Amino acid sequence: MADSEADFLANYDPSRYPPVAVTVDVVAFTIREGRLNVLLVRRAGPPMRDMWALPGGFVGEWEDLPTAAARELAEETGVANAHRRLHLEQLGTYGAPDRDPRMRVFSVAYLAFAPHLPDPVSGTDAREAAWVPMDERPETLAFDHTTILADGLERARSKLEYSPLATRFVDEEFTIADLRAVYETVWGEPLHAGNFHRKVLSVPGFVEGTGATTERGGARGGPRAKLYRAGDAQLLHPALLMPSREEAVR
Amino acid sequence: MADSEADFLANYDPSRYPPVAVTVDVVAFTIREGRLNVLLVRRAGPPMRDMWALPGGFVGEWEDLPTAAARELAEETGVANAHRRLHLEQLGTYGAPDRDPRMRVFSVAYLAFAPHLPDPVSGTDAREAAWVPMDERPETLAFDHTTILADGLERARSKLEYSPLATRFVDEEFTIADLRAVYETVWGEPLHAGNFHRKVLSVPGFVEGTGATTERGGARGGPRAKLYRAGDAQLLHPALLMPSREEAVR
DNA sequence: TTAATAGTGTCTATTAGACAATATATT
DNA sequence: AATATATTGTCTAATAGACACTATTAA
Repeated sequence: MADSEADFLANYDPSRYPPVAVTVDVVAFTIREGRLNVLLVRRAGPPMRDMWALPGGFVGEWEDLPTAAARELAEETGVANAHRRLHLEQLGTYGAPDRDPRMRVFSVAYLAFAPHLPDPVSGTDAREAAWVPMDERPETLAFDHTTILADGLERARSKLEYSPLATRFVDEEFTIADLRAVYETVWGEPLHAGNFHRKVLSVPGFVEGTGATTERGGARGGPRAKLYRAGDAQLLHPALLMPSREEAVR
Repeated sequence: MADSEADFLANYDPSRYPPVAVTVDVVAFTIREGRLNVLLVRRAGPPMRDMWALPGGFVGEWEDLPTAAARELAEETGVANAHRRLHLEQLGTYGAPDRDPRMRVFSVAYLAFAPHLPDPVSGTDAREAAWVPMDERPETLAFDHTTILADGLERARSKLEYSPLATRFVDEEFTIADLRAVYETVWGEPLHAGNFHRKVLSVPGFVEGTGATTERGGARGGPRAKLYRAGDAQLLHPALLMPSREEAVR
């Protein structure tokens, strides 16, 4: 039994299968100056040279998928793999037979969030990379990256509802107003400050107070705000629902 | 420009990349005799001969991912690709470097639901296939399928909360009690009949009445029940939350 | 006749959201 | 002094969930 399995593996010839490749592509969001930004790269070589695309590349031979995604992100932004506050989750896999003209390529897309990600550095392949505000992004990206980005945005928007993800977009210590700015930026609509405040504090484990306050009040007046850090909740219950969800139900 | 892109493609040699393969594996759930069942196959050949596994296989050269998943399911169950009430969604991709001893294999897992799926037929490769009640499933499956199945179950459980997925587990016309049985089966806990009834009817677009009733009352008494069919909602709002969610938040 | 079930009524606690009020900062 | 902001208070409508009740049907 064990022998036959060993024999099988010794005689196994992978090359008789049609060649396919697997890449990871990363939808990386950060917030800069009150706007949601996505990391894009301009392709340096064919195919689709000079088009904007999501950062990504082939998965290394001995590399795990999340490791590959973190590496691709690090190559563009210099963010260390182990960046403490980086959130990385799998978004989905895109494998339409004609999505890449070179060969059959399956792309495993990842979604990344972090506060204050640094300005992009030139990648190893010297391609241009930039943080692009979502409302100024090119209408179409290379390959099917337009779809992937749209899916990533939708995932981010709904993840804010039931997960404490928003705390990944702010500093380690933050005010309720900081957190509200994240929701308003990603959801694209204003929230009622008072109700939001009370709601956040009412969700168990979402945030915990530090006892400290900001050094100064708001830029244009107002008292100092209490500082909080992320709590231990993995799921927000009850959830913070998008105001526009109601109509988007069908 | 166009020329250089054409040149590039003509000279592109896929074989210089290390060989990888992409498979689809399907977590197919159905409800039989009040129990949640999953479709498993017993592996006919190496590696891991005779172990139970999720149905799946290599993605065809010109095949889309959802098409491949539907085909794999059809090969085991005879369910036509276009089965009207089959729900199929991508669950995630599993690509740990050592998950398959033969070579680097990435598996794109799909989640499938349908009512009354037929008894498995022998697949083309003559392997044994069976519907297995979830509480009698083998402790470990081949490869990383134990993990994939666990992820699929978790996805199914939470999808019932905010999507009208439960209507895919019942006949086209169903009673509120039929629907409640789905929730109780997948969530594994009893629900209050009266409150569930009112709740379902209060969610816009979840179900719509047909005007008809069942021919007979319940097996052990009770009035005839009104019949409903699935409504047009894509999202349940407000959601039906699992009773045990509250504690599972951290 | 007994028991099970469908469907509805009622009550309470919780929550969402509109709106207001107060105190504390900034310019 | 004028204005912006953080935080808390109040009120109303909607909702979840516990419990009870009625009508209908099978055995």
